[in-house]
Amino acid sequence: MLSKKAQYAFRALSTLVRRDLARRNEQNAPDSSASDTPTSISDMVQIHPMSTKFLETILLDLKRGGILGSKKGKGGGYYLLKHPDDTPLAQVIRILDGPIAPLPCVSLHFYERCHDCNEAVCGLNRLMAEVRDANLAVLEQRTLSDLAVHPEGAAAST
Amino acid sequence: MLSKKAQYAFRALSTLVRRDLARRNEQNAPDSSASDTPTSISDMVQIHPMSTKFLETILLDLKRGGILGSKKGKGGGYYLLKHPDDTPLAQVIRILDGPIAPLPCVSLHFYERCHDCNEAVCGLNRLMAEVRDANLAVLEQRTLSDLAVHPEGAAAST
DNA sequence: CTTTTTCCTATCGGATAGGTAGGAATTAAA
DNA sequence: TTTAATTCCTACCTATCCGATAGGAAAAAG
Repeated sequence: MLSKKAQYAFRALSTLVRRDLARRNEQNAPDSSASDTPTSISDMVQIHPMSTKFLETILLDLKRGGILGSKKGKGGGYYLLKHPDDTPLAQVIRILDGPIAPLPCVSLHFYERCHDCNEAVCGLNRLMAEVRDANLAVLEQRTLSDLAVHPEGAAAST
Repeated sequence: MLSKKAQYAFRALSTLVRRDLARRNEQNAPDSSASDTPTSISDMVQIHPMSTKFLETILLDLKRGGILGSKKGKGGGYYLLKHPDDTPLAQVIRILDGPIAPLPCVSLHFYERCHDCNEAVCGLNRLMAEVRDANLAVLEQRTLSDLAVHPEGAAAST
């Protein structure tokens, strides 16, 4: 299960993505890099109500993780460093929740040898690697852009 | 990530499965129902070293969950209630770890409405349902029998 | 030089994970 | 009929983590 941190992260990111895509559209600059118009925490909290202080730590994590940039002081805030198409959901989850794999011994980014188990002949190992791959097939393919897509032209939420 | 409980459960189950399949083979009764030769906790712990008391609670859970039967007293122990082919891994995980879905609001067996989110238009919802389906494609398809399959005829472990 | 923001460190309460203790109930066999 | 082996039950314990909060330092704009 995703932690609250990851859930809140996705909510805040969806705001940034919508603004980012709208800006690219207005400026007729679909391929431009980072936005110069940061969004403040208080703005984000107004759109998706949550604890301001808690979101603060989450955005810091996303910044350290290389997804967001920031600008301090009046008029400051956070912005996406890359085009929303270029950040897979897996990256967000790894930053906030750690491994995606169901066992440390099949994790690509957080591998740890498993105790009391010969990986070469371990049945569970092989099965959980299948689960990991099934997850990654979605989470590496889907990106932040998909967060902002709403089916059948419905009104935006979350 | 799987809890220790689920990991230990799979180790213990792999012992039961191997014995069950061997028995069916010897008795030439591939389709017979539950085994009449239970395996004790102490036997299981000897094969896969772990805390006896902890395994006890795990096996109780698996029994209450409808996967194992038990026989008390001398010569007692636990046995599979069904053919190993007929218990998907998903069932084991749900008993010990709860939901497989990454969000309560996309869980099939542990659904909970999500707070502050209109599910009909929530982008995250839809994406996490995809992740859930990818997981279930493996975990409902693969069964306890797969735990006992070792690649390329290698010696058994875990 | 005041206001608005990000940034940093530290803390906190409650829940959960992982594991232990002690004994009651049941059964088989000596 | 006693003894040994087993499951079953309830309660407890401890450390870690989750979710959240507190209080300010640093930076930038006007």
